[in-house]
Amino acid sequence: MSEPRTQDLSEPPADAPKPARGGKSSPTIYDIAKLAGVNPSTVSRALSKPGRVSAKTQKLIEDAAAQLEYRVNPFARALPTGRTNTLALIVADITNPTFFGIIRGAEATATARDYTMMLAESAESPDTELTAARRMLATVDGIILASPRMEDTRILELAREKPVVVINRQVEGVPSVVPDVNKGIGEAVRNLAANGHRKIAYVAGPPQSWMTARRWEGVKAACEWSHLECVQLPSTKPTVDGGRQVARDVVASGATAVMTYNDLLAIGLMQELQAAGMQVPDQISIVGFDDIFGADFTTPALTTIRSPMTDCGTEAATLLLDLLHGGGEAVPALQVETELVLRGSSGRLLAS
Amino acid sequence: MSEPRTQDLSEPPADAPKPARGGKSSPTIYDIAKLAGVNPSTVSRALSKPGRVSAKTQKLIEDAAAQLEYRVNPFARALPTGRTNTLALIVADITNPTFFGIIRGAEATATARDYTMMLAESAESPDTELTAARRMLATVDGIILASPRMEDTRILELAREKPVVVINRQVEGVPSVVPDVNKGIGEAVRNLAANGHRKIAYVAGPPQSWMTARRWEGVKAACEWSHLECVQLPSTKPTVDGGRQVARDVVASGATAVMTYNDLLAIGLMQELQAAGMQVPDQISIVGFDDIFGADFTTPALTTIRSPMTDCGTEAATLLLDLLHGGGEAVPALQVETELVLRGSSGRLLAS
DNA sequence: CTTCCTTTGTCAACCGGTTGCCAAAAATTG
DNA sequence: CAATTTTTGGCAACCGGTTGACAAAGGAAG
Repeated sequence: MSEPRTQDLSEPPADAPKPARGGKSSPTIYDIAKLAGVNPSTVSRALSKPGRVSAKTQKLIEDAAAQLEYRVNPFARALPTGRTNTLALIVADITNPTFFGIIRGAEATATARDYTMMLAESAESPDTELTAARRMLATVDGIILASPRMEDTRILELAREKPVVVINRQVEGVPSVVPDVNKGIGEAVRNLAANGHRKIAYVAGPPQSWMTARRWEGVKAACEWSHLECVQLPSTKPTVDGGRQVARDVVASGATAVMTYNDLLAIGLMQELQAAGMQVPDQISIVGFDDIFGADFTTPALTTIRSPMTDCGTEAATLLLDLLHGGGEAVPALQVETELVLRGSSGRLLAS
Repeated sequence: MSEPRTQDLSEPPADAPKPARGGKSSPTIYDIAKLAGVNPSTVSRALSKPGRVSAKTQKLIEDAAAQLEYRVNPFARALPTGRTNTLALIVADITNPTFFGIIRGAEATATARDYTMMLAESAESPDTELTAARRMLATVDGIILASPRMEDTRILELAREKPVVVINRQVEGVPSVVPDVNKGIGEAVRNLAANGHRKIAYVAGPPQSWMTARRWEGVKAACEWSHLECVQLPSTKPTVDGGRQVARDVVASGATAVMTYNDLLAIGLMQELQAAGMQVPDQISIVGFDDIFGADFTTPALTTIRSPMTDCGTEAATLLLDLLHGGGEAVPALQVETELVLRGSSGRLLAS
């Protein structure tokens, strides 16, 4: 009785006729109660409601729990309470480096506060996204949507069932974390103006991306302020390949500097322009967006406007967790700062 | 009674005094049973045990379920059965592109077979890894460990509780999926030999990585076969930065071609060598490993040995799901093929 | 030493499915 | 048409926690 440890390792297969579970079935609060000589409900309180039981009983129960290597059964807990200590994060594209920081930031925050994070991706499809969200809805306490592609209405539907925080988008009535693009864009445009550029092209992202509109607005405003001409060019898709395809339009536009919706577009664009014999940045300057992993692999390394994605992930998770614990009620819209990361792909325009 | 739909939408908030749940509480099998005029257990059978109830009753129940927009409560199901329809994937580093393919492949497979995937990362720490694994153990049906850093013993402990599949490593008695490096390495070494190289350096990865040893063995064997000299160089860490740091040793080694444990090392190495004024590939050829995202961003683009990581993820998930459904018992060790991806960073050695 | 107020532990119901056992109903067979 | 086998549906116990209501025990105040 006092030393059941080594025996336990061999007994269960013998005395439990149908273990059913993968291995040996784990101890329950009933086992602890028996060992500590108290009622199961007291055990439950000792382990989840701090201060509800006397210090003496508390210790008794904790020791028993430790001895049995007890771990709560999350399902048994979730069933009556609905609490799962799990968060869902849905990103538009797992392979898009933009999201790495978000994933990491959110994961770290969740783990630090004793939550587990479930990750799903929508592969850029609004339908897949909604399906994934619906599927996870039942098993998590809250959801973070990073750059969601679904309609506002759908997001609001989800938000009615469980707390939702969106990143890179703003939806009326839903808490959000969004990079404030203006600072970074302002720095970039001023820099380009100072380097002699007079016309800037902005290569847009997918129309359903909320962020591409914000960035274009930012570019337009900054250009007006600096008395620069600017023009928006559509892209087929926000990838390296999409960047290659838009190169022809960029040249045709007559702009000497390009800002793109994201770094992937910028990298593809640069590859294509260089392949066509153009010098970057001597003939054309390129500025990307996001400062993704790999942005400095290129030659020249990519100048880009960094959005602190890790912070976005951290902030979003914090926001969500605070909401779950009855914190801030005010449907906040957090902003994080962007900044220009000056590398080799932008610079002084040389007369050609 | 026959048209409770529109009423139901407004009633619950009214007649349920304590919704407790985030929104309105969802319908249960009891609601379905009432609506269909059968016993709850019959509903349960109709929805999970195909063929156990008559076609007529089945339809009755399915219609009622559809009408109520019923969705099973995963916790209620998991509690008695232990089944969760959830898989855990633990990777060493979320930001390391090597794992993107694994994540995506595993996620897609899981989703296709109606499982949800939970993702965790260990940040390269054996302890964090074990903690994460233990935490998820209770809530998932099985675990995929991608490039695990923990000891064999620990992996075996986990495997005793729930089915485990490892990627990029082999552990006695645990099913695994591992790229067969020899084909790709053979192609690479033959190509280097044909281009006039006589001495090859291999930049190793972290000592606790099972894979770095396999790759070195492969390089050594292929070099012997092609009568090339080869030497192994340690690195501080398997990142771009680690690659930069090892550049000096590479030059000192006198090798004219370098193969690295992974692409990140190769990219860092190339950056540093180019910064020091060396021509790639004219003076030194560089071959990476994995063909990660961004491997073609560099100038010249990186020659590398591609491991089909997406396949690894797919295979691992398939293996695990088959195990869970009582499939293959034989503790398989799957191999996936590697291949040389010839780009610009390797080529003919020019006399200097 | 009462009386009253806290603190602490127990009882029992409940969360929402699953499943073994049994009996009623239906189908098959003689 | 009765006897037997197979289907099919119902009953009730159970999974492992949580929690409201309540009573016993302990402490403070008078």
